[in-house]
Parts: sequence; C-alpha cells; structure tokens
Amino acid sequence: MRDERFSVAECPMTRAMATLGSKWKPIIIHSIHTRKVRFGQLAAIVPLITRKVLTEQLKELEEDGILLREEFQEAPPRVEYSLSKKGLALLPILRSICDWNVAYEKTKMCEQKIMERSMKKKTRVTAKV
Amino acid sequence: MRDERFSVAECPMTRAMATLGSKWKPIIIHSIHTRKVRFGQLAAIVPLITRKVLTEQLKELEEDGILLREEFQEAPPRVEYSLSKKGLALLPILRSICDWNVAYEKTKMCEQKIMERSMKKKTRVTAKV
DNA sequence: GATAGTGGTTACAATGAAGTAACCATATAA
DNA sequence: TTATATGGTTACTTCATTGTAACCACTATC
Repeated sequence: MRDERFSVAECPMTRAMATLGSKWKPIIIHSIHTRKVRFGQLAAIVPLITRKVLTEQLKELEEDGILLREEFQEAPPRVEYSLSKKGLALLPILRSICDWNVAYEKTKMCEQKIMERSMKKKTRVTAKV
Repeated sequence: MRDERFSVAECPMTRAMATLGSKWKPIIIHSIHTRKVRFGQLAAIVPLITRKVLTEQLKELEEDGILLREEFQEAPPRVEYSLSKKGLALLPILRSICDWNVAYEKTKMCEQKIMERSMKKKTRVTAKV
C-alpha cells in the first residue's frame, strides 16, 4: 500500500493493514509457503498477476521483512524468494482465512435482495414524478 | 473488490481475497466486533475513512453475508450494523493478525539497505556515462 | 421559519493501482 | 550469428479507488 497515515495509526488493525492490506500479498505469501521459489515460478503460480505487479509486491514484502531474497551471481540470473520468520508466522493465519472462506463462501445475500435494494431509490424517484 | 476473476478463481486464497482483499474491510469488521454500531459511530471509530467509502464497503460486506443491517423507521433515521455468524467467525482471525503485527512490526528491512538497493541501478547507469 | 441531526446519495476531480508491450544484460546452445 | 532463458525495468495508458463538497428527506427543537 505505502500509505504513511496507515502505518502510523493508533489502531493496531489499521497498522496491520499498512503491510497486509493488498489483495496480492496474502496470495503471494501463501503461494511461497515453506519453499524457495524463483521469480519466474511465482509469476506462473500466482493467479492473474503480471510481472510488473509481482516485482512491486515482492519488493514491498521484502522491505517489510516478510520475504527473503537470495540473488545468485549467474547468467541467466537466478533469484530465490522464501519467507522469513515473520512471514512464516503468517502461514497459519492465512490457512485459517482459507478455511473460513471455504466454510462460508456460499453464505451470501441472495441476488434478489441485492436487486431489490438497488431498486428502492429508483422507485422512490419515479413515485415523485 | 468486485473482481469477477478473483471470485471464480481455483486458488482458494484468491477467492478469499475477492471478499476480504481490501484494506478497509478487516478494519471495519474489527471495529464493529460483537456490538451493534450505528453508521455515524462507525464513521467516527474507523480511522481515516470517509462516509462515502464507508457506505460502499458496508454495502459489499452486507452483500457478502458478513454484516447485518437493521434499519429503523424513525426520523431522524437510525441504522444498526452488526456481524453475522460468518462475520463473527472472522474475529479470532483478525485478532491473530493484530497480534502478529504487534509482535513483528519492528522486524523490517532497515532504511539503509532499502536505500542501497534503490541506488544499485542508478550507479550502474552513471558508471556507463 | 430556520436550524440541527441522521444516514445516506450524487457529480466531479484527483490520485493510485494495474495492464501492455518493448527493452536490457549476460551466457549458453544451436 | 542468432535465438533462448532469466529477472527484471521503463514509459505509457487505462481502470479503480478515493476525496470533496453539496444535496435530500424527515422530524424535533429553538
């Protein structure tokens, strides 16, 4: 994210979101898991991400101490990413988020109610005319 | 988020991010906690959020079955938000994210290394000239 | 009759995140 | 000599999120 206001907030949840509040980061962390993964592999594993965004997110994750980057002096270049202690500590939490989602993802407001709600103001307006 | 590609992804983590992958939602859920909270209160409690963004996020959270909205037929209007079963199930997870952050938020890459890294390519370029 | 309080909505502008495609250095293999 | 592979970077464009400020309906109060 990189929003100064979040990282210095009093609310601890808000501060946590300063480092974790992006849709990509939990996915990347969860994809690396306990392995060492090369950049190209990650780009292939993480769904829908582009190389540019992946680079940016990896950089931020490394800066936040979640990721370790190991660069080998070879050609063609080789770089391996793995989770730091801080990153590894997140794995059980991400695991539980997955479980939560699997357990409840069908529990949603039904389409009809959503429709009805969005109609409310429109009918009110036409009632005026 | 509202990205169709995320909510139909195979990767369960990616699907989870379809509902939870915004910086605001965990903060809002955590702010409501086990209480019934009125709109105005939320706007005051949740740090930095504007009423417009709050409205949007609450709407999505309700659609995703995380939030219950209770509207009273009074004037001036009164609306109370509370967590559904699905939302309540998230509380221990958010709690552990907070704890994780408090425990590790000081564990970051130091400023100097970040500087050095961003200098690398620049020195390479000047070396060329 | 004007004002305050509530829970929003709306239009518009500005900012930030993401996508696209081309490019780079280097060594090895064809 | 040309192509291939890797791990990026860069410039540019497009799309999504956010901020700002004004507005609305309704009732009670001054």
